[in-house]
Amino acid sequence: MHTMTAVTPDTSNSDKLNKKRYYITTPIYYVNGAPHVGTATTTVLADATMRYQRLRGNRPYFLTGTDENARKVTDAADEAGKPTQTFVDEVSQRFVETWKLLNCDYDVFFRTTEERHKRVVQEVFTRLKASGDVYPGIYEGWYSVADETFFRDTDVDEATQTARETGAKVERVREETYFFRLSAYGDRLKEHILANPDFLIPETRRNEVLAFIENLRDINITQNRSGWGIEVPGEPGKIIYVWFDALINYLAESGWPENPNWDTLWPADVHFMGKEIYTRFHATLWPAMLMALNLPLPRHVVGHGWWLVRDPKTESLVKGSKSGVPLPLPQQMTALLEERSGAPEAICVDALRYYLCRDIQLQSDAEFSVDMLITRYNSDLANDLGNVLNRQLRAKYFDGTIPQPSEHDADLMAAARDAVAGYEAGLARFDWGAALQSVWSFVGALNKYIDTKAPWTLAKNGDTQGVATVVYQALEGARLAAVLISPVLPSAAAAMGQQLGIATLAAEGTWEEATRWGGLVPGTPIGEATPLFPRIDTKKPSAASTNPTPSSKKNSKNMSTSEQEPTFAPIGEPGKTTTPSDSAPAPATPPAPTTPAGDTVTIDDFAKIQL
RNA sequence: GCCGAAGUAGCUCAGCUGGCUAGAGCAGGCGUUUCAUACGCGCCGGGUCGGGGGUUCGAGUCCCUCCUUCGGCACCA
Repeated sequence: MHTMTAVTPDTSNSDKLNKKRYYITTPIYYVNGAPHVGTATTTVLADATMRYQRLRGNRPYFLTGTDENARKVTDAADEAGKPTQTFVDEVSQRFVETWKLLNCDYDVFFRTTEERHKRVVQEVFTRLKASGDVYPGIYEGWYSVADETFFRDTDVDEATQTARETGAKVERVREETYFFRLSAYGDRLKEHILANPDFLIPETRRNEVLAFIENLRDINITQNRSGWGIEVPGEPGKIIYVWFDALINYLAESGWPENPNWDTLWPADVHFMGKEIYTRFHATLWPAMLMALNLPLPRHVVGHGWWLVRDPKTESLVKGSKSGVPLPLPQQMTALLEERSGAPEAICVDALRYYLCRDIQLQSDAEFSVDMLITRYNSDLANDLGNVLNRQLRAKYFDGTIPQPSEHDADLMAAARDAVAGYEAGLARFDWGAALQSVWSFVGALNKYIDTKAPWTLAKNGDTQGVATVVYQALEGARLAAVLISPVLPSAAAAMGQQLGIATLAAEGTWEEATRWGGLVPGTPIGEATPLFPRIDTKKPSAASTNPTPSSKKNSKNMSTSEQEPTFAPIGEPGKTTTPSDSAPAPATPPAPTTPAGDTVTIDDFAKIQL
């Protein structure tokens, strides 16, 4: 479905091609702290894309993991007073827990401290050394431990011995190291980029890379030390530079080179990442390394922008950081939604996933705020999506069984076709914002359809056939919406399916069938109809409008919701790693129970949903 | 400094290769419905499309110039 102008298309072996997995990756994340909503965005985008490919029958394979060989990891471990391996295990576990909470269904959690990874990295090094792409030389210059980076003279302020860009302390080093012949690949890379317009996404990043590769220089890829990290084969005093090591994980997962079937996984179909590691690493160094190895390049490299947050002091938008205004943790956001809405955790997780996918921008940065999260929750999820289903299922003229329509509504079907087309077009560019917009314009059409047809009036007039037709169309529309949102809101979609009396919303590989009008089977009894997304009352005073961080609320909040989630592992103590003290005064809000008494039944019901 | 992108309604943004009275969502106002989660639907925007020049029968849409903002320039989702 995408332009398949791969450099070395292996179309000869169709048998093998059929077995090729649709390979999706996130970066392997630095183990420098618990993942925040920015990191979560990358993983959720990848997870949603994986689920979409699964729906389409493309056998996805989803990799995420952690990058653990950096030298500063040992420093952080020392500071924490722990053995490095223990420290790394613990931090890595934070990622595992967060992805579990966020319902990210990866196939492998890759850790660069695994033996199999080290072997492949050394194999790559050995091969490139033999081919001359890796060669020994003398490096003299500045190195920053904090940044894991070598700097040029012009990048360093010699007076203070700090890197201009980062302000980090640098030290003068002169050593015999190995270089990678990056400079040799600029032209070929440029050719490939120009020949494959959708290789680098979005456009702005593509332009950046084209400018960047005009003047490539060879890079130093080893350090003279020993200990933590991957050794240069046969040279115990040298460690392979962490970025050179890390990127190889994507390939190592395939089992290359020993596994004869490595090409059922490689090349990757799409690498997702934030923009900061896009140009230098994923769009330049990594493709160059692959070219040097004579291996095919990934089909798509997709970068997204950053979340910016409002600095309460200056009122300006700043990028989240540990020192300044922190980006919230996903756990804080879902806890906040749980408390404000009374919805079960899985539904709040979906709501967060929705916000992240809906509002992140690929080509630029975007603002992250609790207000916008709540607006998305109320307007899009509660008022539009949740209500359009609920208003039919609970209608007095509806008897609880999918009715038999006498005809299908051509206009509504056309709107459905448009929605699917817009959705597919958006996702061909990995643009979830556009895809979701397309779904919501269809939800709008559904609401309008119901109002126009006014089945309640038909019911009063005794037109049972008319009622049956309208209700069927409305519910069928809700079914289609559920299918389309399922990659982003898997739990909510499953709940919608359950309410519609459907066992499985869409079997794998039946995309055409799942999106065809008329999927609901007349005569099927529906499940229990309860509001999916209980509305958040924004009139009630909130703890802090801009700064969320309800870490301390976790204790005081209604115990019922936190105890009914056997599906997820405990999320630890999210409040611990950040400093939510910035502006948030005590959450002087009325205690949790935001919903009328009757709703507890609802909540319990949702907790039973199998995810 | 160099390179790139962007400046369109209160907010977030669509507007592709120039062409009907400049659009959407959110927020706000008014009206209305009652099937529904005080939800839905309808109506309401005197916006100099950053400023100034130019090309054209016609320009957010192309060219020049100026201003502002943001990003990349080998650390960070």
